[in-house]
Amino acid sequence: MNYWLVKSEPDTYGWHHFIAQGRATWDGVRNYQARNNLKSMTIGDQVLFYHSVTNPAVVGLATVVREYFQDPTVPDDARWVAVELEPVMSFEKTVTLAQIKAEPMLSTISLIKQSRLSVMPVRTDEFELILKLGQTTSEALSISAEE
DNA sequence: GCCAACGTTGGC
DNA sequence: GCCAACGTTGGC
Repeated sequence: MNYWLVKSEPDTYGWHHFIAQGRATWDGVRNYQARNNLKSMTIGDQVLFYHSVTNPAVVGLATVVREYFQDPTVPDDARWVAVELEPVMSFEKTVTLAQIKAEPMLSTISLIKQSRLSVMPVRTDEFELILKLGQTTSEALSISAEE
């Protein structure tokens, strides 16, 4: 089980779009480091969904339902890949970037260290703390995952 | 809207 | 291979 964080601008593709759609092809990544992270995702990995630019915050939890494949938006360019994600649950409270920056235990998170990376790994302790800050309990998580 | 950070491109 | 120019991301 790996933990990740993906960014999306809510004005372009927000959490509510994702919920409404029920599944998303995570394509359009054009950065090698982010691409490598997509390639490392395995089915069942947990993915924090982060809104960038407008009210920056972690807003929900998703999971990987299809491992990497050719990015369908550039079928002739084998460099780029996509994965498919499904929403698991919305946070009770969004966890803002300001909160994350204010939390000493999160001072080394890639979100802060590499502010421009759009797909990044998250450590287990970081993941658990962010879930806690979102008032998202592991019990609620397992119930949600079973539904 | 501005600007810092940083990845990419292209000239040499 | 170096580095200046340029484009993009994303916080504020």
